Amino acid sequence: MEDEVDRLVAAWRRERPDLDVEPLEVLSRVSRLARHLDRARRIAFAEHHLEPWEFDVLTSLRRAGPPYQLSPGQLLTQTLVTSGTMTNRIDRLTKKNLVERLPDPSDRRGVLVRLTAEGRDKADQSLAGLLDQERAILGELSRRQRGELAGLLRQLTAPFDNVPG
Amino acid sequence: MEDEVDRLVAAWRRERPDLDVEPLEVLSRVSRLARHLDRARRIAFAEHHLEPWEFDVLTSLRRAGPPYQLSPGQLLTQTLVTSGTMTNRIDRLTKKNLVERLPDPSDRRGVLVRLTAEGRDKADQSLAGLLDQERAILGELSRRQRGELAGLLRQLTAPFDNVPG
DNA sequence: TTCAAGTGTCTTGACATCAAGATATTGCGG
DNA sequence: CCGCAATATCTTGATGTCAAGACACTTGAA
Repeated sequence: MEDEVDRLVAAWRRERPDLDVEPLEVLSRVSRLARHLDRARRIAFAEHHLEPWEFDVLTSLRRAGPPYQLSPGQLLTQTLVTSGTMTNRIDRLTKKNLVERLPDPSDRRGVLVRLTAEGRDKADQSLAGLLDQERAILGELSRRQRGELAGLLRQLTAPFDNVPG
Repeated sequence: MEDEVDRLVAAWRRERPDLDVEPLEVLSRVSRLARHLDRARRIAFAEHHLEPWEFDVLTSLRRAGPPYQLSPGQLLTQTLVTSGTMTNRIDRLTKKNLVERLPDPSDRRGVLVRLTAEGRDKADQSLAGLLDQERAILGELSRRQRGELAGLLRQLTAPFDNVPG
């Protein structure tokens, strides 16, 4: 089955036959698939009155385990947003009583963000829904193919995840 | 080499051993890699004083071939944004003299967006830069692995690209 | 002990995006 | 040929994001 990237690559080969556009076969697909996934997640979460960004923060805290707290800095590396964005997210989640801010006892510059009971419930409910949706999308692939895909993607993400920046 | 998704999956298996989180091995990596790519593209394009969204629109028109024009609707399916966003993008690119709007001769509701000479130059220059960057990122993989990865991703994107929505 | 560099978080201001609906035009069924 | 649903684009208003820098605290070297 052909996809939009096949058409895009064919167009470039016609218009710019001097360039090697093979990298687009992988990386344009990654970017486009991520946009499709965002849309699908937005629709799925709407049933729980949850935005994708709320899900990202709540589940980061949830999987940290009891007492369900992380510093804003730890949340940054998990969610890949900037510090200003995270401050804003924590403010809004605090207003909705899904998280609370506590002073960090070991560093007076710092803060800890802790999940409330209500926030924990939301995280648990929405995670199950997300996994169902993702399983449906991955139905296209065999178990073996999913494993191969995960391994190839890991090789690309690891360099980003294992440097300071 | 371990990545952030390995840690994320391990955390879920500890906290929610009742759930099958295997789908995250693929789809969380896709989402996170796309965010890393966005950041890297933003930095690379800054040298050309170009934003990623400008690149997306200009190159869509460039690869359409002479006379380098598409309808806003065609640009929507290529860039995966909403119609309001595209109107705004075209407005801003018009102010910068990179595109121009023309009435569609065959449908009076419609408009055609055409690349200016300056816009075409920008598209050509920045595409070469992007491909260099992407080749560096893909250096992790052999040619054979890149082909496998592209094929697996196509199976996931094709259903999204071949339905009306 | 002191101070300079580093770190962690928040503030600010500009801007890009989305959802929903308004407006204009087309083209099909009757 | 008429009327109405479908189509194509734009407008509006709310909101989320980013980059840059401010501020407070910590750390390490002399």
